Amino acid sequence: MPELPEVETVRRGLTERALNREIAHVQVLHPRVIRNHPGNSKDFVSYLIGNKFTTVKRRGKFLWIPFEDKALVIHLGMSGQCLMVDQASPSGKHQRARFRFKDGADDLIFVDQRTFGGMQIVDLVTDIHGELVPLAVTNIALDPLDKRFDLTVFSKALRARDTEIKRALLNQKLISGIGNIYADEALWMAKIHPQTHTQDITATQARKLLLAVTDILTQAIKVGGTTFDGMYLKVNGESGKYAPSLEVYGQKGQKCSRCTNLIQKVRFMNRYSHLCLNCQKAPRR
DNA sequence: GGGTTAACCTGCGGGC
DNA sequence: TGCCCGCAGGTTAACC
Repeated sequence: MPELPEVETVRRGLTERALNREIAHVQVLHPRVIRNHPGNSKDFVSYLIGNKFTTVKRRGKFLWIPFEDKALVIHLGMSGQCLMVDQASPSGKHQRARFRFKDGADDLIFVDQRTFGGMQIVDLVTDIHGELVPLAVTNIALDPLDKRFDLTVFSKALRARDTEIKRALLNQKLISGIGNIYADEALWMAKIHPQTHTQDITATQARKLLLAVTDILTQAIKVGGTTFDGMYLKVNGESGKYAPSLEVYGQKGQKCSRCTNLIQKVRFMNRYSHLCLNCQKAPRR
């Protein structure tokens, strides 16, 4: 599923393949893809035509392409893909939008099987960090790979919460970019049980956890992210190669590489957590 | 205001 | 064979 490393890989792919190309034509092939766009389909298309992608930015799992006063915001949801394809390629079943460029080279398509992803054109505003960002991005926290991310601030905010650590890690208003896969991996690496109360997390543990998060996200970006069930592909259609490095996610019944205990899969927040109950001791309360 | 839950959505696999 | 159900999970509205 697209989390920070996958979105960053897409950002790099778009930067490589779609920059400085004038948009000639846009097709919205499914209304849900622009459900968060403040206007209608006609308005969405007409704003884009004639514009160019001059840069592609990212915060957490959000991508955006800034124009003069507004930005095209892209969120991949659970199964969204941005792919560069030949102009002659047919419109597949899950294709939701298609961008054609004036240079007549390849098209950019947005494919999304589960339709949780989407695009919108929104105003650019100055956020609390003094950066010009789309309105849709102002309510999420900095991601851990952002140079401005502050461990002390994060640690304090974490301990001020009254919740469990995995819930906090998945809360994009506290730290952005982390989803179920990398939350499980980071908690395993830091030897923290996902249900540990945030107020019981020591400053040392918070530091260890953030180091784990940063390390895992960085390693995953190096190999193009995680393709787990075909729901995510790079812009050129290739798979990400981080899946063989996963220690707990999707490893139920396998031996923990640290202690050889069997990896468990337990119900958590209407989804599942993957962990080693020997390395990650259950909290007392 | 903060925390939690359910709904949105589609394809696939398993059980009957 | 065909139907039904559970599962995957990011975001957000609704609820407590």
